[in-house]
This record gives sequence, structure tokens and C-alpha cells, in this order.
Amino acid sequence: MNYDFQDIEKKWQKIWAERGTFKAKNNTDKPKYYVLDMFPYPSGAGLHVGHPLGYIASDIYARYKRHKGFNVLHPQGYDSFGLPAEQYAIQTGQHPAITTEENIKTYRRQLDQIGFSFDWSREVRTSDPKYYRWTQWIFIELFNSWYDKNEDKAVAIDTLIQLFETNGNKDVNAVCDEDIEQFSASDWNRYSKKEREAILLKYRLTYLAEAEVNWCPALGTVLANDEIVNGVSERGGHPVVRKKMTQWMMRISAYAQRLLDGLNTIDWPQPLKDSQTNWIGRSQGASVKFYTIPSENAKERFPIEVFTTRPDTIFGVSFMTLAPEHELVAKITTAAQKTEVKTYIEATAKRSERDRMADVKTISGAFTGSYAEHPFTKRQIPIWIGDYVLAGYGTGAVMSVPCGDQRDYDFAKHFDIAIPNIFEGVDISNEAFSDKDKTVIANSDFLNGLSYKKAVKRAIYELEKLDQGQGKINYRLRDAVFSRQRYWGEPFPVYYVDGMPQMIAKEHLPLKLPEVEKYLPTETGEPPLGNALEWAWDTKQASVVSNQLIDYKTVFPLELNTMPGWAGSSFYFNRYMDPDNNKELFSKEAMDYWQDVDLYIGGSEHATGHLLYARFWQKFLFDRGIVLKEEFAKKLINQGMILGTSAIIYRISGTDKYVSKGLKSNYETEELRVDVNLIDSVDVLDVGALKNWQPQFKKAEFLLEDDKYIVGREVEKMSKRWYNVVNPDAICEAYGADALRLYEMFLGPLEQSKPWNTAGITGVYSFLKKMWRLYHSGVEGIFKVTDTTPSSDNYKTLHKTIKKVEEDIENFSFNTSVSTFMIAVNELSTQKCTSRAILEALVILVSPYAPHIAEELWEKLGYKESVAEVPFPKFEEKYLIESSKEYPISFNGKMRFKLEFPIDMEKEAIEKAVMEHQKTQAQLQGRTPKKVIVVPGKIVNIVG
RNA sequence: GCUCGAGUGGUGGAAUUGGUAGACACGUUGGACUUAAAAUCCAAUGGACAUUAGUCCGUAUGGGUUCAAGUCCCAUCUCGAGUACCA
Repeated sequence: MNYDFQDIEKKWQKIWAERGTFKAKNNTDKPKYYVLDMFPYPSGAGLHVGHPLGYIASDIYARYKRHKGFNVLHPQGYDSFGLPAEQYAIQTGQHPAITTEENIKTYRRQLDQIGFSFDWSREVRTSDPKYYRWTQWIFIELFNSWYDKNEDKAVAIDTLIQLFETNGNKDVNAVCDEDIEQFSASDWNRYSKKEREAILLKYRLTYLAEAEVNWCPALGTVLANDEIVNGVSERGGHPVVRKKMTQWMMRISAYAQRLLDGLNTIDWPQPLKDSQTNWIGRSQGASVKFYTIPSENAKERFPIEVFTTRPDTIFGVSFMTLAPEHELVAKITTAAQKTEVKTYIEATAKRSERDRMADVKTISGAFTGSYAEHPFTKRQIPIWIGDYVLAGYGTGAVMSVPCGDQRDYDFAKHFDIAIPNIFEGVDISNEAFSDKDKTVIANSDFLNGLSYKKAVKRAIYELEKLDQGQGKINYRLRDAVFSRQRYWGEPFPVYYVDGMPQMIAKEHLPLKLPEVEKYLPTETGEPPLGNALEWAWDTKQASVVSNQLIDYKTVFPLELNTMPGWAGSSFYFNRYMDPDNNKELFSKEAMDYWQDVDLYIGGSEHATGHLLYARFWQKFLFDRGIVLKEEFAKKLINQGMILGTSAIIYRISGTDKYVSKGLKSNYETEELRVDVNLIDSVDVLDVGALKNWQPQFKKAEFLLEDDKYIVGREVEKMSKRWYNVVNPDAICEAYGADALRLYEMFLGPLEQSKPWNTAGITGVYSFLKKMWRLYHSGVEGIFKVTDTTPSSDNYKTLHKTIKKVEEDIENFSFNTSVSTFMIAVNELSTQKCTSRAILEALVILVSPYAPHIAEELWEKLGYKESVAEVPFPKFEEKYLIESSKEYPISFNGKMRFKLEFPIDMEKEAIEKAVMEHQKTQAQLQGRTPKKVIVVPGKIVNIVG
């Protein structure tokens, strides 16, 4: 019987599903192990061979842990809200739910054929109301919480109300909006309901705010910072402009420091940690208040607050710069400068983010006509505006120290502003000096002669005395915009009474997405939900707030925005623990048992999106006592991308002739990409197939070399537009799922990017056939495993393999264990091994990698239970220990030859023996023998 | 610019953490089987000289530490990823 992978794979996939082999139990005595993949967005294109790479790796690990006696949770689901389904709906009118459902079916079929050990009984879908009711539930929890800096955690909003009632907000130490005025308890008690709600909103962890947002007109929605790449939208590459809008925000900035600190407690890849660290962007410095000097049109003394990391250079300030959007600009600009400033602001506002980023070299700005007073020297400092100062960072204003900052320097040079030097022995005639380590301050009153560190301390101390500044830590991380003007997302569980947001009672969740006529935003700029024919906010739910039938649009309008893509993915790992629970997010027992993810595998592109937001929500849920661990995933691995190898043909310009790669230098050609599936083993194009592929090639002529058309190759992202997509279905059909699994692992280290090359798959495929043959004999393929006692060689091969494979899996170097299997099978074939003891163990070793063939052989070995349930073979050192060992002999450090000695021979005895050998050699070659030294345990050394 | 990461045959990649570099696989070449092809099996395969033995050179480049360096240290070059007027 031959290795018929198609029958075998279908058979076992069916049996696994029927038996529920991979169902995880929530209560056993076994230790738990939670292996998680980043769940996919089910796109219309289906899976290509790059997608399952991480899933195969996690599957191997999950199966391995199962062999090691763990109760393994290895779930899978779909992140099924998202833009492509919605855009498809806009074009075709087909409901996103329908396309999503179809796509999920394709994904499921493709995933199933690869033979994953997912527990599908726990599947979640973010677009399923049974799931997103909990997304809405968490949103309500966030709304009902504030961040207490004294306790350094999120607490219930009720505690804040109590504080207000008894003491006002005097002693409240919260992370909140910055424009809060002080009020007393009696003030609070006098306020109207609406006034109180407005104040509370400034403290809540999710809040409404008028904010400058990234508006993408083409998509008709706002985008978060991480959804913008190079100034254009990540999806579609549309331009993005800044716009003020009222939006739901998430107070992630409250967690900036803890998100940073938490990175030290988790085993995540360093590059990923680095990019989160950069994203959070902590910088230590001081905030300093400068006061404006009153003039005819601005009689008040306005404070301008700036953030600086160099308070030591405060005596070097020669001007101040405000972002053009800064709110003080309008108030302080003098009549004389009004036109100039206005023109400048209009010019900068017109520039898109992209222009602004593309052109950082041009220096531009305008003088406001006003001056500020230096806190120490009391000198007049001109106040400028310039777009090199960003409204979104710090306070949107800087104290400009041209001698110490290159941007300030360039600005000063450009506008001919003074550049006072405050550094000892430094020439600043050509550029600013910013080397902190070599800094010695001069011309700076009390800071003279101090180093950077000391000067910073002293400057802050002096500023505090004046009450014009203090030490401050600033974070780049901004609060996240949580509203999207889209249809296909979670509706907010929010309605408005008198303009103030109210939460729908939790028992009435989920608030379901309504049917709409159109999926585009309405003409009035309302989000698509404004098109709702009938809202899920039905009579029953409405009566809860009003006890009467209402028209939601006029009486209690609902929030029409939806939540962003990252909402549903920020807690799904917790929901898998108890996915069918419709009373709680999860039961206490489930959380007690599973706690957190032990191994999380997914792409590094989520570093500053999903992975940051998920950590934020986890910390919040932890603060509120809902989850048990502050970090949701102990270990994370980023699998590399599998790239496509595009095939290129060369058309002679202006003709219908195509020239083979080796001959193209003789002609002027242009490159065309063709379907990689038209290329056979080694870059040879199937010319006939190409002619049928696209009409444009019907009449094409080909100039061949050696009767072949050789294509050019280019490694690039696997994508339809390059025709380099390889479909796993085709691979499974031709070589089987086990071959696909092995090959994806064999391709190279898990975390590295590597190009796919179908030609190489024959190697692992022939390994599988060899392995099959190891258990069968003759042409008829009779199962030939016997009860003969294994030879010592058999044992040695087996235990060598056990050791290596176990180490490989623990270190996630799955690529090398594939080689180890190949060596083992080759050795056992040479040894003509038929011993049951050896061959049984081999099946178990291979089973995490190639589960189908393993199950089939296991069954043939006479077992009824699945091989997945069997304990991993135990490594025993004794089979590897030999009676003698070869010692490499080095001569002046150079390896020359080896000598064999008994394993228990003493060091001195070996030295002596080598000496003897030396003498005979020396005699033969007619020279004097050399001195011999044995380096302990390692090597025999001869020194000349 | 800044922060990480990586440079090993024709190709993907190994190398027990300082101890015989190139495992394993692809590809290539030769051979066996075959009317032929496919499939399968066997052999060779870093380079140079020698073709019996062998010798020399080789892990991006230049130095260094060491009996011994792909591995550790310093400098340089190249490529990749992230980030970018962050005060």
C-alpha cells in the first residue's frame, strides 16, 4: 500500500472532528497551557501559503504540549468586522454579514484541510452579537471608571462622585482632561445633572471630546495614528487631513507608564518591545511657564506652558514658537502682524499631513508681534509661530534654544534671530550643540559651570521657587480616538439625553446593528447608521429609559458612530476561555483556570496597534478585578512573512515578442509579471499555458535559449497584483497537508521573512514517502513492524532524535527538527530497523509536525486512541553514551586528527597516550615531539 | 537622522553557545532501472593546486583577544525592519 495522503488526511480530519479530539476542558487536574494565534480577518481572497505559517508553528507547539500532559487550549476565531467587507457592500449593496459569512466558510475549509488542532467549539466572531455584546459591555465599564493616580489604577466612577459630594475635586488626583476648574462640594451639589455629567465626562476612561482627528475624506471616516502610514491611510492609501470633530476617546494615556513597565515582565521579542517603547515615547524634562508681556491689544498676561527636556538651557532661550493651531495665537497676535499670521495659518492648514512630512527642510513661520518674559532674566522674548512645532505633542509650544537644538538653530538663522551661546568652549557658528554628556553651561547665572545633569536639577529647583515650572515626564502616546464613521463595526451602547451620553442598561445588550439602506455616510455627514431603517433599539429597550414608546431620532438619539477595528480584538483571548457564556464575559472558574495566554503567535505589524490596545484593556480589566493577570500573554513570537517569488517575462518594446532572460540584454525590453503557477521547477516558463492564461499572449512569440524560456525572478510581497500567490489548496492536493506543514517549517527560522519556492517541497514530500516505507515492505507495501529487540544503533538514532526534537520545539526552531526527522528515517532505513519500540516512538515524535501520517501509522500499530493523546517519548542519556570517544587533536590550535580513548580514561592518561602517538609520528617524520596538554573535557592540545 | 536586527556555497539554511564550517534540503552533474519518459535509487557537488596521499585559501571588510573565532571585542561597509520636525 502506498502513501495515499489524500485518503489519510481526509480520514483523520473527519475522525478528529467527530471525536472532538482537541476539545479543551475547563476543569481537569492537568496543568493548563494556552496557545493562541492572532485570529484572521476573513478577506475575500482566501488564504495563501503565507497565512498559515504562524498557525502551523503554534499547532506544533500545542500538539507537543498535549503530548507532554498539558490540558491545551488552542482556539481560533475571526476578526470579522472591518473595512473591506463594508467597501464591498458599498459597491454591490450586498450586506457585509453575508460576504463575511461566505469568506469565513472559505477560511474554515482551508484551515481544516491543513489539519490544525483547533478547538472549534470555542470559535468567536467579533461581528457576532453574542460576542460584541461583551465589547459593548467593556465599553460601559470603561465609561463607568476613572483613573486614580493615588492608587495608580482605574476605579469605579461612583468613588469619584462620592469624593465630589464630600470634598469637591480639590484632592482628586486623576488622569483627566486638562481644562478642569476647581469646585467645592457645595458647588458640586448645586450643579445641575447635565453640568455634573459634563464634569464626569472629563474623568471617565472613555469620554467624548472635540479633538483634532485624522480625517480621511475618501474613506469617510477618522483614523487612529497607527492606521496611517506615511501620511496616507493604511487601507487604500488615501490622503488624510486634520479636522476637529467630537469623538469618543480612550484614555490610554493614563496607562502610559504601566504599559512601559509591563514590557519588562513579559517575554516578547525585543524589536516589538522597542517599537512599543518608541510609540509610548516617554521623555523626562520639565514644564515651564512663560508669561506674555501685555500689549495694547492683549492686555492680559497669558501663561504659555512649554515642555522641554533641556531645562538646563533655559538661559539660551531667544524666542518661543507656538504651533499654528495653538489656542493662544489668536489672542496674542498684534494688529500689525495679524495679516501675516493669518496667511501663514491658512497656508499650513491647507497642507496635508503628507506634504508636511515630505517637506521638513523648508523653514517657515511668522512673528506674532507679542513677547514673553524670561522667568529669570526678565528679558523680552519674541513669540513666533511655526509648523515645526506640532500641536499634538507636549503643549504645542516650545521655548526655542537655538544654540542647543538644531531645529531652533535653523529657524533662528532663517529669520535672523539672535543665537546666544550658553555652552563653555563650544563653537556654534555652524550648527547647534546637543551633546548632553559634554555640556558645561556658561552665561547662565546660577547654572554657570554645571554639567547637564546638575544644571537640569538646579534649573527645575529655581523654577519651582518662582512657581513657574516643575519636573515633568511627557509621553508621546495620545489618547486613542474610538469613533469610526462606518457601518460594519460594533455600535456604541450609547444614547443621548439633553446632549449628554447615557449607557444602555447592560441587561439590554447587545445593541444590534440595524439594517441600513446605504453603507456610505449620509449627505449630511452623518455616519451610515443615520440611514437605519429600524434600529435594534426597540420598544422594549426604549421603555427602560422612558417607560414609553419613543422615536429614538428625536427623543433619545443614539450614538451613530461605530467602534474601530481594534475594539473586538482587545479582549478576545479572554472570551475563548468561556465563549458561550451569556451571563458573564466569562465565568470565574474559567478565568481561575486559564488565567492568561502562555504562547501567542502573530505578525509584528500589530506592534503599535492591536498589541498595545489589548494590553491597555487587559490592564483596565485587571484594575477592575475582572481578569487575574495584568499582562494577557506571557510569551509572544512574531512569525516572519512568507514572500512571493514573482516571475518576470521580457517583452521587446513595441512588439509582441518575448525574450528569455539570458538574451534580454540584446534588446530594449519591458518587464511583465506572469502567474507563478505557469513556471515549472527551475524558472522555465510553460509557454503553451501562458498563451491560454491571458488573451494578450495568444499570438505572442518567444525567443528561447536552449529551447527554454527562462523567466526573471523578484522576491516581493505575496499579492494578487504580482500574480505570485501560491494557494495552499493546490499544495495540499499535490503533496498533502503534512508536506505543506513540514515544508513551511523547513523553509527557515520561524521569525524570519523568507520567499516561498514551491520547487523545494519535493524534499519533504519524499521524506514522508520514505517514512511510510520504513513501516511497510515490498511492492505490496505490507505493514512490517516486528517485535524484534532494537539494536543499540536503533536506540542511539531514536534518542538522538528525541533529544534534538524536544530542544528544537522548546526553542521554536522547527526548521531544524524537520532535518532531524530526515536523518532519523535515513538512518533507521539503513539499519533496516523494524522494531516496534523504535518505530512507535518515531511516530509520536513526528506527529506534531505531520499529524495525519502519524495517526494512520499509529492506527496500523494497533492503537485505538489518537496519537495526539500519547505521552511524548522520554529521552534517556544512557543510549547515547559510548564506551569510547574520539578526541580531536589540535596542533597549535589547528585541528589535525582524532584519536579514540575509553570514555572513563583519566586526563593524564590521555595526555600520556597522545604523547606516545606524538613520538611515533615524530619519529616517522624525523622531528622532535611536542608537549601535550589536555584542555579539560574538551580537546587534546599540542603546543609547539 | 534615531532605534533595533542581519550579512555563511548556485539557493533555503545548519553549526551542541569559543572546539574538525557548510548538517539537512533544493538545484546541478554523472550513473542504475527503462524502448522512452516520469517516478525511484546510488554517487559527486565551497574554491584553487594536486587528482594516490595531500596541501593551501575560505563565514561582508580591516584589525584585536585566544592554544583555538562564523561565534567574543573595536572600526568600516552593505541590506532589512520600525520610527521620524517628539522640543
